[in-house]
Amino acid sequence: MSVGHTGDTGPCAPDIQATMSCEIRHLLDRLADKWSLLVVELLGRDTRRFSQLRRQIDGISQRMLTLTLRHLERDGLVTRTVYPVVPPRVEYQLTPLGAGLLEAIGPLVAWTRTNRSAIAAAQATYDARSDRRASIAVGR
Amino acid sequence: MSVGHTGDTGPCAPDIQATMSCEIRHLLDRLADKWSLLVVELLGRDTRRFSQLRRQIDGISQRMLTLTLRHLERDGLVTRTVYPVVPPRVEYQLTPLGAGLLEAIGPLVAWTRTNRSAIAAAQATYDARSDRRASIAVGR
DNA sequence: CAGCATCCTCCGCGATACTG
DNA sequence: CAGTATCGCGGAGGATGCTG
Repeated sequence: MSVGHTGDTGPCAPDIQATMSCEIRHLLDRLADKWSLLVVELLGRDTRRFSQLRRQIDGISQRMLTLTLRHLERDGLVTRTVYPVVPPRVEYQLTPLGAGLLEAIGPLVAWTRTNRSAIAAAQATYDARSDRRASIAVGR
Repeated sequence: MSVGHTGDTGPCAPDIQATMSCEIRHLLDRLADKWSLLVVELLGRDTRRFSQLRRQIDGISQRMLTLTLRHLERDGLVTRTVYPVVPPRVEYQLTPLGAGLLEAIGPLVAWTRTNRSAIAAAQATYDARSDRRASIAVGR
């Protein structure tokens, strides 16, 4: 019955201090799952069929692809078009709303790209320190 | 021992088609959890102590705040400064890297803000359709 | 082909108790 | 104050099997 998706943070309080946190919560409700962004990005290139998406998103199960698409459709980010042919053909495409989201993500992806090595370096440093402390803790 | 965090997607394949997906995976590794963004946003305003963060982030447990901060520290987004006083005083602050991330998130937050009503409307429409179909399925 | 239903597993995370 | 250690549950999500 329905998809059973209740994960909707309520409306944001008018409290100015809390507003930003609330926006972020809404944001996360939408795209903090494993697959939504991947789907949006692929559909941003062009319209795709169910099985195309399934093949192009490495590791996604059929179940999760369905759920993700339903979620995106419900949020108005994606449209689902069923062609009454046999075998069935269903195409998904980004709405203008979805396209806007994709644009808004651009800077974030760019940031990730340009800073990945810096992050990796930071991790290496941190882990080296941890290992050292662990070794000491063990008495060596 | 250590934090035990293994969730690091490996380096991205040089395959041009797969690159974008890979970037997104890295992105999600970093901030697709419940709390990281909230912490980053608060630290973006200014330096804060552990218990300040705990109080200002509604619903976070002590354990999760610790884990989140360790994660952010490891990624080089946050610095942790311990003042050798009693009672202990530990301050967290955003690094330039973290500040860059916060900036990159700006457009996304803006998008959420301006489109929340559109999304809510889409959800209402979708749910209305679903309910109707559910009613029919029950035979009414 | 494009799903929905069911079962089952794993682990994220909250609750609680203890420490420097 | 700012943590660490341990236990336990709930739900996200993978595997599998059936349908129009």
